[in-house]
Amino acid sequence: MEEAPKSLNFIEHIIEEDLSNGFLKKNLRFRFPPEPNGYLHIGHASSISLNFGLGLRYSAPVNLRFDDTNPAKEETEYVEAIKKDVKWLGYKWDTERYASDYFQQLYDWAVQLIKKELAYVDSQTSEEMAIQKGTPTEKGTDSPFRNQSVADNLSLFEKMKNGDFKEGTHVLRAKIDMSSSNMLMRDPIIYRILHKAHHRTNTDWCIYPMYDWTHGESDYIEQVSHSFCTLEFAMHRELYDWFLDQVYDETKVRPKQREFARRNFSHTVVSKRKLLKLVEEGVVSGWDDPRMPTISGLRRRGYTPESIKSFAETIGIAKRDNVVDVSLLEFHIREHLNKISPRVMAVLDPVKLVITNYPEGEEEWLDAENNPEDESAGDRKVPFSKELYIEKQDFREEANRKFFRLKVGGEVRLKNGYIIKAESCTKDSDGNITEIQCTYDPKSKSGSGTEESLRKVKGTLHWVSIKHAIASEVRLYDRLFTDETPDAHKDKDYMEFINPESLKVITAYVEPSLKTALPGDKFQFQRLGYFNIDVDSTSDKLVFNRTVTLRDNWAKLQQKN
RNA sequence: UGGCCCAUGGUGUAAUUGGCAACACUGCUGUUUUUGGUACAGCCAUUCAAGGUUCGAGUCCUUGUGGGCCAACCA
Repeated sequence: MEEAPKSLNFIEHIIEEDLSNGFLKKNLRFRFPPEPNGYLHIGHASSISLNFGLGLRYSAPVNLRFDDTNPAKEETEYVEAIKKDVKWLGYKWDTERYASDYFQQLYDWAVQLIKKELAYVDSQTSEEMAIQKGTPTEKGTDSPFRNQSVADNLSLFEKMKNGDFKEGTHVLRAKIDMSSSNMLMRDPIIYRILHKAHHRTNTDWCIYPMYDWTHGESDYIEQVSHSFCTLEFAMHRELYDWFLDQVYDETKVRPKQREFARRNFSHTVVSKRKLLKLVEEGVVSGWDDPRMPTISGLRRRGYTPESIKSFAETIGIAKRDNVVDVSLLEFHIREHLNKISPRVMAVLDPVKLVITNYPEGEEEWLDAENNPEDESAGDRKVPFSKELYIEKQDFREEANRKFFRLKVGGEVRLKNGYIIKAESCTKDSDGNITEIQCTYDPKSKSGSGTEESLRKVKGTLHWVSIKHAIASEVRLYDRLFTDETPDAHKDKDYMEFINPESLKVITAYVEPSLKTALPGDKFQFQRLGYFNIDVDSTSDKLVFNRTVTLRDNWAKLQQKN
């Protein structure tokens, strides 16, 4: 067997090129740098899988670094949630770091910058500074504080640090170039005053470093070789390099920032700000609501780490704008769940079916295969009796021959059971079918090997025995937004596209083998879809989440007509 | 009106770096099937446009066109 050479994405090409230009493989180091201001979402899964995947590919360490420079938004709850999600995905970080670990070093370097006349304290209002900053097409003008003496700058910065000033009264800025075509180079702010307690450093600091000053220097401190971020940071690269130049020591690894396009997904939003709004306004029950595109939401919905990782690998990494269709994610979860989930029978929308020639009071336990895709999954027993539930949709009083299900005068096999024939049905005053009367062929029992049992009938239905079934809560989810790109409309807010039917709660009847199922357990409800037990489930009341439906050619056919 | 980035099927990515446009998803046709599932087979593009370099261009150059990003004491 020849090994097909795996194609590389542009990031991997960059690394391969660095390696062939003499960069030492042992110096490779990556990082995943979330800000703990929200939960990780499916878009982060790409970044996680990129960075940790690179670590695996090159046997290089990957740090988990929290970018915690803004105490106003960041919380320990998010740190814990992020760690849990990364672990759940199956990745191991080399060391757990925090940008806040470097506050002292960052401060010392800032003092150096002032001494080298590369930074100054600006005491104007943010409005004044905004005006001086110019616009993308007009150059900025110098701040009146730009040439303040080193001594004054030093003393003011010291006072900022000591908490002598109110928020917003002073900032430390880098002295670069107010006429640069890159707005970020127009004397960017390095430090601002914030009298807020930080989740790790508490009230030790009254000044906090800005992202640009922090990120590259943190990469440098950790000796990260390649620092990957999303495209909107491309313009920051010039500043990243400028800051690095001020502290760089030739004997060390110089981190390199490169940018890739963030992944967008159809029928949802992936912006922590927008997701937070859904949580705060109660549109969903929390960050882990199964409709949320967060890792924790997907986990609760029934997605597996394997499916998320194979999905991330399939969609890849590139630089162009994109909207990944959710059907691709759904393919990966179906693919995995098809292999691992036990099949069970459950009826979501029941109608009573009576087998008139089946002995009253009799019951038998039939053999049922747990998973046709996995022989080692074994068998189980399911109870059969005279009165059953089947899906309303599986019966029609009359239908054409395209309808492979039950109709009066027609035959169908009950999965793992007998071939039955519908004789009649009864209806209520509104014409709704309330009961179906059938006869069964006692010799047609599945697996019995009789001639009758080998007969081919076109349809096979799932069912549950009414007497044995467990009434359970089932939560049916649909996409959270009705629009393919809810946040891409200039004239409409994404909140206007919320799908009012994204959650439907019903009572369903499941086979008794499910009695002992535990939260997180995954099943295929035959002919319906994949479901998993929700954390709300108790021993008294089972609660299932529908992860995803099975592919359904019949439904497609129906839609066309 | 300045700067930076991007452009390959309906969608997302490839193309041994200049050598027959490939993979997956979706959709559509069939086959198999005690899940209208799964599995299997087949179908769906002259790579944004126009020039140029070259024996040869998705790939290099030029000019357009279209899209994204940049004026938070956010990251």
